[in-house]
Amino acid sequence: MQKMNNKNQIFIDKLRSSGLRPTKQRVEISTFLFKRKKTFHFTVEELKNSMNLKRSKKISTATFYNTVHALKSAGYLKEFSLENNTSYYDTNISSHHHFFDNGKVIDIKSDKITFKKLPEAPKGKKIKNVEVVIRLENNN
Amino acid sequence: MQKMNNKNQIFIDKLRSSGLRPTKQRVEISTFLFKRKKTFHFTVEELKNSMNLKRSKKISTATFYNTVHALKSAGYLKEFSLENNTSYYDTNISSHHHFFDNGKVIDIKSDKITFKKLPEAPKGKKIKNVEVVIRLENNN
DNA sequence: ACTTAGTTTAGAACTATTATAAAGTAGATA
DNA sequence: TATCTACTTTATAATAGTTCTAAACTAAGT
Ligand SMILES: [Mn+2]
Ligand SMILES: [Mn+2]
Ligand SMILES: [Zn+2]
Ligand SMILES: [Zn+2]
Repeated sequence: MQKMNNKNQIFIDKLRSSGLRPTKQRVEISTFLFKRKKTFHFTVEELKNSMNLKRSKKISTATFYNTVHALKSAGYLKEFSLENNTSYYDTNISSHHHFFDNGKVIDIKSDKITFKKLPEAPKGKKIKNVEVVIRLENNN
Repeated sequence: MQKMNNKNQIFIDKLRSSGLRPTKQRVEISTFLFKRKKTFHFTVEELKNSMNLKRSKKISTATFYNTVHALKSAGYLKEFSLENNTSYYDTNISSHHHFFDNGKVIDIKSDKITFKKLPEAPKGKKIKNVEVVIRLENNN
């Protein structure tokens, strides 16, 4: 394979540090996910459809799942669930909260929510993170 | 079908007000779910397995799903998701929060968490509820 | 008791995801 | 650069949770 010009090096590095060889398909996925101004939320199916739309030779479903799982395990993606039995992924890996508005997911920056009171972790356990979901509905 | 003695009337009432006739199967499900000292969390598969274990004539999968969905739509159950693409249901329908501890779900009473600061809803929207998930991990 | 709209059920269908295994490739080595 | 091999991609099958279908059954009104 052709050596990539080094402007995509940071996307390649995410793959390598996720334990993945930077193949053509994976570099495209990593670049698609992380070369953007704003973070976003996606399902694997959405990712596959939007990337494959513009390609003649499609990337396979298994490659999308494998790559997303490895990036998630390495901490470059966060996973969450709505109430529809589908995994969603978030390219914003900082600790933050969400509005859920009929299937639409909107970030809430961490400093927009603060706590007056929080419970202790049960003994033998400690708190990994605290995440808030604010469900929305339409006015009237 | 034999008329139920009226000590199960409140479980029958939940069915009726969910738009369901109180059939033998549904009354057993409703009674199993709501005749207890403590609320609990379950998946439909778990509910089916634990109820059918002690029965000679099994209740069908479709009846479990139908009944749970109707009870949920009527507000007698709340639904939530972990990160495993399965729907969980909660017989505690009051507003409350959860610890998630490796697939185990523990209630946190509403008054154990209070907020110093919360964001406004986006315009045209209002807040339906605010729910906190505290993810746990083992000490050390 | 009769009637019928609603219900139960087995099984098929569907959707998201994971597993399989054959063919292809990255990257190390000669 | 040619060779080698462990890793990767892919088509496809398998699985799991859930929903749909339609025939047999039943609650409950008359
Ligand atoms: Mn997954
Ligand atoms: Mn459901
Ligand atoms: Zn987010
Ligand atoms: Zn709960």
